[in-house]
Amino acid sequence: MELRVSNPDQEKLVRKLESIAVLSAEDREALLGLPLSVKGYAADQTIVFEGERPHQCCLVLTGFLCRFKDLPNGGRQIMSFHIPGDIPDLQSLHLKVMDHSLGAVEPSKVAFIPHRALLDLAARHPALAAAFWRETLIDGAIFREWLAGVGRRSSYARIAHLFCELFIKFQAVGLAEEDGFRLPLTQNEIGDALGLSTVHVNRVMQELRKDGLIATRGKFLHIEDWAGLKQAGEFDPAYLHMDASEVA
Amino acid sequence: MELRVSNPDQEKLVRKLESIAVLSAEDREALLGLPLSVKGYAADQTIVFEGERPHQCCLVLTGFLCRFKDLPNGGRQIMSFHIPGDIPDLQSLHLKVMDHSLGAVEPSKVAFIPHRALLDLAARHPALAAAFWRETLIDGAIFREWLAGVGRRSSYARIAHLFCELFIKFQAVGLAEEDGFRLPLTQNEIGDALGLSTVHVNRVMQELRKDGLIATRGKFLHIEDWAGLKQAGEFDPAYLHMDASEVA
DNA sequence: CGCATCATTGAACAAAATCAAGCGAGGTGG
DNA sequence: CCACCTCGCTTGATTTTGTTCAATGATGCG
Repeated sequence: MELRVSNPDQEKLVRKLESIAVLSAEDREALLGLPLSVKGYAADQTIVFEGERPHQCCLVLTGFLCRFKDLPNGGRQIMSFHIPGDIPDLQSLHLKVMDHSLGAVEPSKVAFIPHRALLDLAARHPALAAAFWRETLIDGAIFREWLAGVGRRSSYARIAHLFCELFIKFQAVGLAEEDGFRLPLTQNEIGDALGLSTVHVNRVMQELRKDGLIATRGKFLHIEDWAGLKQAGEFDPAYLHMDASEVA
Repeated sequence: MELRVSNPDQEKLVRKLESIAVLSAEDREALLGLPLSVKGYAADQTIVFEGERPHQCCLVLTGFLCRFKDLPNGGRQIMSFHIPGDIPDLQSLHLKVMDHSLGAVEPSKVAFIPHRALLDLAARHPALAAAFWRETLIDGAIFREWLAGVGRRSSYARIAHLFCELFIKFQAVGLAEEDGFRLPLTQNEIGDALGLSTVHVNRVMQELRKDGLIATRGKFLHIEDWAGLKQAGEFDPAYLHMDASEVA
């Protein structure tokens, strides 16, 4: 949490919010004026702990984060994944105590923005306030979709669905190839996100490969049959609310 | 959707928001000026359908609502329950297309508030804007908790947890007795909320009874051992963020 | 090279779904 | 008032899905 960064990092935030809402030139300007302090994290390092009362929000610059809860019975539930441009703990602006933790899945760079600065900004720029709110609402929409998946979808559909979602999200920020993307997750982490055991994730992924829907080369996930994968995952991207103009 | 109601209904909203945030006299005044149009619904009737683009929000006056998704495979996932004072579709203010449906679990009375009126109010009263935002964030926190439950808790713990949550929420609006509350859910609906089959819900509830944690008399759920039930459900109410002063 | 992490495999086990009937209380119409 | 019907609860038997345990490969990295 040291140096004061400027251009390329803030722009990530601008691009993200523009993918979600319509911003004016002044809005953009104001965003670029936000004070960021950058910090790096190693894989598996926890950034914000459940129970804490943060005074700042995290903007993901590079890497891959997740939100999770550790449960009394020893299990762990991953509730969301976050890619560059996301602000995973925006909710801490109005929910003072963290009800979950935030951690790095792979080595990541994160920029911290003081709550004060964000609240100021929101007060001065209603469009940005709305965009932030909307961001947290989309968050909620994704939780709902995950809940439906974990509650009512087969493990096969669940895993297919997750791959569809990640593909779309990586595409949106230009981090996907034409035919796939780098999947920075272990099978164990996939299980923790979908409520499955590692062993079962392994077996279902083998099925997905056998069925010609995906292929893996190291950490790279090839989508071999996009239509088939979407169908297998019952995937309809509506819940991502990615159309910024939808707001109108 | 006819008559223009005044006092007792608006006050429900005031009370709810005050349980979540600190309001000034002007804020309260403004809330009481909101235009409401009231409508009744029968049990199992859907109020807002997935895919719709509502221009109003629902304020629950009496009864019990739930949000749910019907899945392609025939299943259904209930994502949340809502009691008098709640605004279950507040997210529609900024997410124009419903990604789920809203329905009445039992006969219910609902007041509709035009989006325009709410957005106006929020623009004029920053504290109310914050309170609304916070309301949707708590919503999200509950989704996360449910996700953890469905993903990683035993069916026994899940059911116990749900009963704990409902007890607390009913208590908060004065709809609970000292030793329990009227549970307006069928075992089938409990299953749809927790990702379990009706049969299994039935068997686990028998266990909860056998273990002396609960008892049922008709629709009334007696809490026989509150400490035990909380422990069985791994229930920690922190995720409900019910302390309005927490915001400070 | 050697260790650590992750992927994979097989076998045994457990949890929960499914299928298929009964049962019982509350409400309705004759 | 009572037969009847419906909806929700309960039960038992069976099957499916997924977990757990315990190794064994594979891969990458210092």
